[in-house]
Amino acid sequence: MAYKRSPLMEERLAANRQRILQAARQLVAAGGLREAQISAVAAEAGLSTGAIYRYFPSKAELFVDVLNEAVRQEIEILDVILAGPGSAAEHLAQCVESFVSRALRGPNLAYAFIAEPAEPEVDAARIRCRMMFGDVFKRVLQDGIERGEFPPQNVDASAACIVGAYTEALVGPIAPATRSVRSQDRLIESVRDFCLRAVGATAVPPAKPPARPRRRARTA
Amino acid sequence: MAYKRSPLMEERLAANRQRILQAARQLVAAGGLREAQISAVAAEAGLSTGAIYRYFPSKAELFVDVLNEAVRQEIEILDVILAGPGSAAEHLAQCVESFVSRALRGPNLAYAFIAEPAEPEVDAARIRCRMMFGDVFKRVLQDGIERGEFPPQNVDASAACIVGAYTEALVGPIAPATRSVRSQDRLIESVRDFCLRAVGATAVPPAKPPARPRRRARTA
Amino acid sequence: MAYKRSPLMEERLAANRQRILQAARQLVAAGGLREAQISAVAAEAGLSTGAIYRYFPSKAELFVDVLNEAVRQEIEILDVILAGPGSAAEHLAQCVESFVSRALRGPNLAYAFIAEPAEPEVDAARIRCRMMFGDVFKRVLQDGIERGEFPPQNVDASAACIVGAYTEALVGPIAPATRSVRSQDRLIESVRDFCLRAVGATAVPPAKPPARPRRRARTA
Amino acid sequence: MAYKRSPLMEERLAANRQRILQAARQLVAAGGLREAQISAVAAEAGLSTGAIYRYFPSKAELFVDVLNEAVRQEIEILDVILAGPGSAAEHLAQCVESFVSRALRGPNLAYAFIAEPAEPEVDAARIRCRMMFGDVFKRVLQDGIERGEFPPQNVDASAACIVGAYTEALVGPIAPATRSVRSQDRLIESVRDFCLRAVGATAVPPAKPPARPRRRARTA
DNA sequence: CATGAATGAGAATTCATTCAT
DNA sequence: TATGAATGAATTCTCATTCAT
Repeated sequence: MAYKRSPLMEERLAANRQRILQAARQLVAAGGLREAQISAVAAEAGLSTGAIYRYFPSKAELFVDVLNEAVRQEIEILDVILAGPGSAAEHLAQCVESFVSRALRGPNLAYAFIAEPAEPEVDAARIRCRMMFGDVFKRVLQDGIERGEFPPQNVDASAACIVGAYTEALVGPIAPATRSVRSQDRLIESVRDFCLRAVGATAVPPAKPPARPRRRARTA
Repeated sequence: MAYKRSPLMEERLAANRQRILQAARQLVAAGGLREAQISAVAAEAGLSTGAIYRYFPSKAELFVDVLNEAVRQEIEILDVILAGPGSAAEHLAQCVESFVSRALRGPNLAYAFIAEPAEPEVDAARIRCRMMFGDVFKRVLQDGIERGEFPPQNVDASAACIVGAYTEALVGPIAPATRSVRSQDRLIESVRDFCLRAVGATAVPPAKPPARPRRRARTA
Repeated sequence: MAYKRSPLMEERLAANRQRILQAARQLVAAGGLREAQISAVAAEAGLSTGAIYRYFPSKAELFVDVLNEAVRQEIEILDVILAGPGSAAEHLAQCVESFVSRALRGPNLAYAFIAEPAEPEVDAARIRCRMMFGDVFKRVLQDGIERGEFPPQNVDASAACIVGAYTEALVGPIAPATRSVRSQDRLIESVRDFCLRAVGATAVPPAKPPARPRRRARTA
Repeated sequence: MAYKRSPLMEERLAANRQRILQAARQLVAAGGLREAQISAVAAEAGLSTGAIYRYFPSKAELFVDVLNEAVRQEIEILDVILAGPGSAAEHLAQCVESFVSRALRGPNLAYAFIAEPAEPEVDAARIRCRMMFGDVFKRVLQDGIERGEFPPQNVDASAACIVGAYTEALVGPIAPATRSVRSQDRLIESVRDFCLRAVGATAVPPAKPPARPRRRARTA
């Protein structure tokens, strides 16, 4: 009597959900949370407003999910870096570079989610996310201190500082204008070095030489 | 029908304007921009909503002024520090300490104005303000580099990083919980040292001689 | 600095409040709670929707007030009757007659408030109101029993039955069609006598002879 | 392409229809019409929302049918009583007792359908149903008057009063709280006697000798 | 000039009904 | 035929701004 939900439909639903998340993300990136009303998200996703509520119980929860999704991806990448070879300083450098170069590609989104407030629920989620970023750096720092690469220090504070430093410098509103890829690269280097010095890295690792041309398409 | 504006009235108007700015500031500090509706500001200032519009043409402009006012005071203090005696490193340390200890006294205001978005106009003003903060640190850095205290570096980037680092660590949402004055002091020190290391200060200036009568932390 | 609210304005506000209550009452009378949206009430009252919220915090509270107001008036009248001279049976008869003749003048309102459900808050208020009606009759019954006019009985049950009986018969949907004043009078008498017999009144008081022409204007 | 409708299918369709009616009834009983959205009914019936519309053209018509069905059953039972042996007073007493004891088992349904409004169509149906109840009592009254058991009276009015009295007292919101079966029994007796006195029954029939196999109250 | 009541354009959310699969 | 995802009109409530007094 009860039809099994067909794999086709399953796919459509998942696709719709992604479309909604994507639409919300784009709108936030374009104009901040302020511009991302449910009706706008729906229009952007090619659905009706009512449909949104089939996928997300409220506006707040939708944006919490958008945020979590974005951060999850970011954290995953950082985790891969930490799991890879290299000294703590190299890990730190790579993390900063990675995060920042991604942020520069879609600046407003990163900023909006790092700095923009909204419903209390979204705000709470944002705090959790920033903590997650902080935790990644805390691990790098602890690792570096154990290895003797970094001097002893308050790792909580340093981790927060690192997150603050690079978000402010690179995606925050006072980020020095960086029109060319070239100047972006230099900015990234400067920030990376700032962070390395800040944690007391004894030897700053050389900039990865073949850093730039690697941009691979998102959809394999 | 046409009143000549007496000096007495002039004074009253100025006083009202200050009361409004002060009320707006308090409300933001207490609950963020979200809680600072015009009617609430008016009530707090002991005026009517209509009166607000006699002093400020719109909500946005009011909060732009609130922000500018707050930042102006802050910048003044930093300017005094820079004009005073001491090495660049000492200046830097004092600036960070000063800003942060003030921020810790009224956390939400500092955070709201550093990170909270609003109308585009307010946002623009916030960016200008952060730039002003950045400029102060830029001057310290340039000074330090000229004096040979700091190594050459991208002063724009470093200045932004410093602002980002301490705001994130001290007034941002991931600021490690600091219940006691003691732990706040230690946090400030950690951040200050982070910044000093980051700019390559060769000799970290000694911690300000024991300012407070050693109240022991609860957790040994 | 703070203007005193002028008596004129005070009056206007009170008038507006009454207009809103009146508008809500009319709409309910005309089409039930279903038809009484805030926007319709506002239009009927000659105000904007926003204005309603200056007088009532929510739709539910507005209708609770409408209900309470209507019931308060009714109860007041019943209280006057009880305080007046006469036997318990006469009191009972007068109460039923009074309530019913009023209800017949604005039928739907009475019914809507007796029988129509709405937000839980309004529902709760309605229950309280029905209890208030029941309490009036309970007092009559207790009085009559003490005086030996009525036989001992479950006064709670009887009071509820009386309220139910006359509301059903006179303002409920199965109220026998009563087009003429004449047939209305007969209906009232029938119901009154039903109630009197039901409580065991030994002598049914004679129908008040000069009952009809008495309709006095509400505003003295 | 065109299926011949097999008897088996026919049966299934009828079963589904009953399931829907039953589900709707349960939901109304549990939470009033307010809680009985089409989707909830569908879920309760184990069907899809769309399926509902294959059996009922609209929500209103569904609930009209639910109501009619419920009332039809009730009326049938009353008809059986009237066809049985006994005086008019005994018939009246049994009718009240029967209706009420059933209503007490599923209180909200009875109340919802007696007093709760909805779409105009449902409302119209409810009025018709109440009239049907009224008609049953009218017959009892006429019978009693003919037999000389009851005094002459306005049977329309009395019938309406009876329905109103017992619904209000027993399933209405001001029904005195009746936790135990014992107190329920006493309430039923009180209401029954009220009705008998009200129609002028000369001799109140003795309480039906212990009719029910004394299911003991849960709370001793 | 001060007041604060009034405005009204939104914004979020609900749910009966439809229709492609 | 059954499904349940999608629709979108309808409704409540908010708040910056205006303007009669």
